[in-house]
Amino acid sequence: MGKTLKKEKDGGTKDKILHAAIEEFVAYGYYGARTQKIADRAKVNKALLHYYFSSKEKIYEEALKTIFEVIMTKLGALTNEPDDPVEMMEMIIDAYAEIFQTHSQYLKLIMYEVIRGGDKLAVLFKENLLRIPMNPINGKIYLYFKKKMKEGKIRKMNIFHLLISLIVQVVPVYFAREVLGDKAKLFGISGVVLNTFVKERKLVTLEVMKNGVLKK
Amino acid sequence: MGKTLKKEKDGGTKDKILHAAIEEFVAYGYYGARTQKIADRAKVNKALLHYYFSSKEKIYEEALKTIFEVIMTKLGALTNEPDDPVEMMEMIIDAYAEIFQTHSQYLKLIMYEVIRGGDKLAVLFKENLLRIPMNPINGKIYLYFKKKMKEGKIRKMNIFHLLISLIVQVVPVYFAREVLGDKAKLFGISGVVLNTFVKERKLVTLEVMKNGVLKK
DNA sequence: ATATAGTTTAACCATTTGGTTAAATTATAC
DNA sequence: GTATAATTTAACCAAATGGTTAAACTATAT
Repeated sequence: MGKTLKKEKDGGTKDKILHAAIEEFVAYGYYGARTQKIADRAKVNKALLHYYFSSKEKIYEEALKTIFEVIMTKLGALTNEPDDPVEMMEMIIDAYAEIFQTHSQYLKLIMYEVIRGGDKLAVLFKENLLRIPMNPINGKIYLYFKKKMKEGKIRKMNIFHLLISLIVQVVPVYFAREVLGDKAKLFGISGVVLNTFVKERKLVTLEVMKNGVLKK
Repeated sequence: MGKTLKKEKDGGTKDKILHAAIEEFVAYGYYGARTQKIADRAKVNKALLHYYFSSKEKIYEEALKTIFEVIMTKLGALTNEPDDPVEMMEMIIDAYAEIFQTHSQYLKLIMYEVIRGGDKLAVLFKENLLRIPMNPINGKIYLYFKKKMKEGKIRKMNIFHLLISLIVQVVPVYFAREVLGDKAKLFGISGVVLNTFVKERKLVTLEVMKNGVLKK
């Protein structure tokens, strides 16, 4: 017998535990997270963690999987293909901005896992390679810029360099604002100034990429 | 009575512990690092950790301080001021590349601390603000680009945006190679290909910045 | 109403952990 | 040679930790 109707209906204790785990891992990382704290956040007995997941490590893997799903779903929703490559770049920036606005804590856990060596992320990426819109085989975004390059609208270059240059000019700033935003006050930078700076980043990035990548 | 001659001469047990601690913190983060493991790495009795440093947290703070010093010293060594801004950008990229080549593990711990909220880094930055070459008060790099902007060689823009656009196009790739380099093989990317890609990054970055930032 | 399956809990366990201390050892000062 | 200070160690400690289990509770099937 599978899940009871009761559990199906309200999303289940397992999901509660999983989201509580995400919160705890985001805050303290794998080693710093405490199983009792996860249970506390989920308002369940600690033994339940091991009932639904076999171990702390399993919970961590499922947590990463959940985050990965959310991000892939959002990025995969990019379907429009504007004629103007700058417009496409803007859409990509907006997609990332929206992800890190809505799920800002997720990036923390991803970066944490990267720092740990990315074993689990590598597995996820490998298993889901063809879902990543930047993959060179069937990734919509990759193929879009390849086409634009063929049309002579973009300089000849490795498309990965283009994508990296685009994304890294924006993502770290969104990330830094989220993670270090409260530290800005130490340096006399108000929240308003910081938000303005982040907004400017998008414009500067598009400008740099427009001049730096497009053919004239 | 201060340190004995013996201790002064060979750099001391305290330094041995500190460097062992850096290794352990880099590998496992603050929560994952074990004091017994630090003692093992330093080949000393665990009690000595608390003899020289009052607590694990203190060791961690000293470790970050040590890393911060190394990076500030290297960045501070940038003194040349070439007439061509692209040349200056290249020097900056090379400086970062050299830091992450020589002390690649340091960036891991810095990123780890950023993810933790950066409390300790914020204090370090605040205490050493005027030593950071990008600080707007007396930072050589900041003032250099300000001057070039005045000379009309660079478009009018927030210099921080310029510096961020420059640095983030390169640093994450050096970082990723270091941290995830061994994962590349999972995706059919050899070490040679990866290193070539990283080298190309510098060229692409300079090209993007040259076209995207300089005035024509 | 009863049997069975799934879920949940209180209590427990062995191990790990950061930190401490008295004693021993080594270095230094005189 | 001796007294003192610094350094180092083995042994220890209380608390925390991930994980387990028997029993109780709830949901479902008949």
